[in-house]
Amino acid sequence: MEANTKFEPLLLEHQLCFPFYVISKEIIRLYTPILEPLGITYTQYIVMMILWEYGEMSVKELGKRMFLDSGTLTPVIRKLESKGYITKKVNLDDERSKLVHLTKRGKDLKPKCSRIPEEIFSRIDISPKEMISLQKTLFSIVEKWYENQ
Amino acid sequence: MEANTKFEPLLLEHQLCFPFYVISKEIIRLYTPILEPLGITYTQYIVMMILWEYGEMSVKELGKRMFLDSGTLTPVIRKLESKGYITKKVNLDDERSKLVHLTKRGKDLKPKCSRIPEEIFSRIDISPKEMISLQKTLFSIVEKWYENQ
DNA sequence: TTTTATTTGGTTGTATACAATTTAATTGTT
DNA sequence: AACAATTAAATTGTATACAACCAAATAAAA
Repeated sequence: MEANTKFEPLLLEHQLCFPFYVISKEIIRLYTPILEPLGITYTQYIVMMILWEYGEMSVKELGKRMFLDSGTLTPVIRKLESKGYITKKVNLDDERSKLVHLTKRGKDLKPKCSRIPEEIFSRIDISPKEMISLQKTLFSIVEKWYENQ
Repeated sequence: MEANTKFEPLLLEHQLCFPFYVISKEIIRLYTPILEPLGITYTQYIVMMILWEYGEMSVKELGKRMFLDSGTLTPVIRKLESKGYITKKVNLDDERSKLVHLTKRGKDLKPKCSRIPEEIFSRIDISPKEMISLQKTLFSIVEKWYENQ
């Protein structure tokens, strides 16, 4: 009765990363049609969210917050620039660094996004209790990585 | 004392998707150097894992399990084919469908991967208790989506 | 049994991700 | 000050993702 019940580590259902991968992908897919009328993608939306909070930030610092390198960020920033939401200026204190900051159009985008979080939340079908526990666990994982960066 | 404490839904720290996005990306980045000696990527590894469990599967069914469409899977399968791990044959019962199945080389890859899950687990720094609760929550989310697919 | 609708996998175009390399600016050392 | 090491962005090359579309095969309806 127990000879065949050996734990199989290579079964998909025993992976922890796989549900992260699926959930991340599928939630981003939920965002797509909601962000489409604003002309931005999920990654671009995160950049905007950080700039709404901090006003302006270097590409380096943006990369640290988003866990992305310049290879990803440079084209994302270029796109937001071409859409008129942000501009880039050289940091006069250190000319290697470039500061990304919001245009008026970029600031005006924020109120148009105010309903998005609740719309996304409403489509993830878990109990409030689980949601709070989940958020806590996820943040503690990300926090540790952020410190080690 | 409470006038400025209004909940700001557009703060990055209040997003639920963002930690999913970061954790998914960072765990996949952990896999990269571990899978590199085997010549496969994370997505290709998941395909192999499904085939180790089920032996053979149509592209359609593989897509359902991985939440991916043919636009993503076709090139991934082509790469695993070119590496000699899998082959593709037309399903004689339904010639629209194509079955992906393992070669000997593909089957032989499995034992070489046996230590990977524990290696990844060991790098995610959460308590066993949290891990179990997390896995349960994540699977219930994915399960609901899987049913609605 | 035609005709129509649906399904399956492939293709195309756009947008990330990321490793590795490059360039220019800045810091550290001597 | 002069040179080496480091750092910030950008660039290049590879690999996903995914929406939109296409062709061929199958199923459903008339």
